[in-house]
Amino acid sequence: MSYANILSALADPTRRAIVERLAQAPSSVGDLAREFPVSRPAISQHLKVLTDAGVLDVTSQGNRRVYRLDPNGMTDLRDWLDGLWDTALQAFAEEAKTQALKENSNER
Amino acid sequence: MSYANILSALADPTRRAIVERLAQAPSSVGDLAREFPVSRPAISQHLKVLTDAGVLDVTSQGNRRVYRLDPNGMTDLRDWLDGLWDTALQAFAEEAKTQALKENSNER
DNA sequence: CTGATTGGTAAGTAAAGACTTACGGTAAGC
DNA sequence: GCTTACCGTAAGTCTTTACTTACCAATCAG
Repeated sequence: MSYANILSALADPTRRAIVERLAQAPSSVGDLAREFPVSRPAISQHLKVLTDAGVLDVTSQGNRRVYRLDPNGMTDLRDWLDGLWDTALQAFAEEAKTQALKENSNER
Repeated sequence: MSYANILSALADPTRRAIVERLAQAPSSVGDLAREFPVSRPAISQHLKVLTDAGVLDVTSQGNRRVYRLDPNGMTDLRDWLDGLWDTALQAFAEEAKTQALKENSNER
């Protein structure tokens, strides 16, 4: 369920840049906004999307809100990718098996 | 570079459903269109996006075009995720080290 | 207490994108 | 050949969304 939100969150280039930036070090909203060519409210909205998706988390430090990468944030996405991979492999093996059976019955 | 296209391709629910469907078995365009509540051209457009992103590949079988999951299609995305993870871990370790140094200098 | 940072939210706008119908082009079946 | 099935693309519509400015609440500094 959650991998969908993660994917749509990471689909936006600005949000990806924010994530890559926060992977290097946590940062406050204003500091982020100064590093990007968009306004601070835009950054705020992006941070909300990313936080709702579970990619980031926040801690309030007095006046400032420090955003950082959530270590477990991407696991749902990774699991989904692994699942896709598994079913594809399984389907391929199944296909190969039935194919082999057909070949066998066609024996001359 | 390519992980961006993969992410924006996988951001759409219909395209995700197509990918999940094709993970189970390859399929032609018409067969896919009959399984989904959107028109065949819509499916065609989605397939183009997914193919351009490298997630799918096509083989022409006579009249029909059979789409299937590209086994290497997701590796770029996976690599990007791993890279994010690595830099986050590295940054965290760096942070912990400088933090430890500071603690040390504050010794009473 | 007063003024200045910090940042979240509301409202409006403009661009992106997910759909539709209509059309054209190629391979299959008779 | 002529018709039918299959599918990609063009053009247009409608929704989504990424951005802006304006506003407000909360914390910090003097």
